[in-house]
Amino acid sequence: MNSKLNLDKLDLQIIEHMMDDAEISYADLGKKLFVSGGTIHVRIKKLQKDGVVKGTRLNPDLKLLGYDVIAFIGIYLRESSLYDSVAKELHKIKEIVRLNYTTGNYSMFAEIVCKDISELRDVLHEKLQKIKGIERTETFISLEESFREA
Amino acid sequence: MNSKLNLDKLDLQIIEHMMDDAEISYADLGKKLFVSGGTIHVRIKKLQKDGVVKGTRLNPDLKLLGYDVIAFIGIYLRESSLYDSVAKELHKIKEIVRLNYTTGNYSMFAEIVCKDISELRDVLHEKLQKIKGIERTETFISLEESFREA
DNA sequence: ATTGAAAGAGTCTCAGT
DNA sequence: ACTGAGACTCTTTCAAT
Repeated sequence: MNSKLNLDKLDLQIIEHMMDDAEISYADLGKKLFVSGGTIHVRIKKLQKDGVVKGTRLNPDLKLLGYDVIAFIGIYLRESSLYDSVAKELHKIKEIVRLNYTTGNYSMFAEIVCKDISELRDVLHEKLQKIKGIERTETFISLEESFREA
Repeated sequence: MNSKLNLDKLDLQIIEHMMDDAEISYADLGKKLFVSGGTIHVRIKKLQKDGVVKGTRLNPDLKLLGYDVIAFIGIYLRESSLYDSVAKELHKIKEIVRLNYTTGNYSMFAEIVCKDISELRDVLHEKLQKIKGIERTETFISLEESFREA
């Protein structure tokens, strides 16, 4: 079941391959999948038009860039109705790269990327704790990223 | 401080831009940044050689693909020395797309992407709970992804 | 280091199947 | 729908600065 989209095996193979490496040429990808480069091209155009493919992104090594600290933050809200306004405030903090509204202990779940621990502490103290509606946070600092595929 | 790398403003501008959109041509990116396409090319080659740029990835709309369920899993280990062997087992589960070794409550922190809730439950029950060394898990299902930049 | 131009490679279009 | 080939655009190299 692919929602309302009719994606066949070839579409999915193209997506799967290019999720890892979007630099491969259509001709080469065609060879791997036993179709012509032209067909790959047509399929990718269709996937873009349908919105399944939203573009390609550079995959940088954040550690080498000096962004050593990844942390996850579980956030407790005073009331869950505050979600939208808090989300808006969190979006303004550039170190926060991701935010999900979740079931379970926490009301929301954020990911933050900082240059170092002192910057992390600054963001938590100076910016995050001052947002109205946030009751409490729990921080999980990543000591090592074992793997990442998405 | 950019580790041992000497990245100047232009390098960082290129990375910043291409993190959002890796499809732009060198000529066009050069125009935006007021240098020639050739210079963009040279810089990107250097960034690749240095390992700062690890390639490009397709950015698919997982929801449209029928992968509606994102969840985060906090994992308690029986002993933290089991990290490596458990990480290896978790890597074999294709639904688990990310794994971090963290400070705080949990020993490790995983992200999982599934087609639906029943698949999520299957993975948790049939695969995850059977891994030796995992004592307990806590799951946070994402009801909404507010934003994502990394 | 950056530029601009030429050579090489890839994308895109389309007529034919 | 898929193919293959031609037109077009982009990447890559390089001599000059």
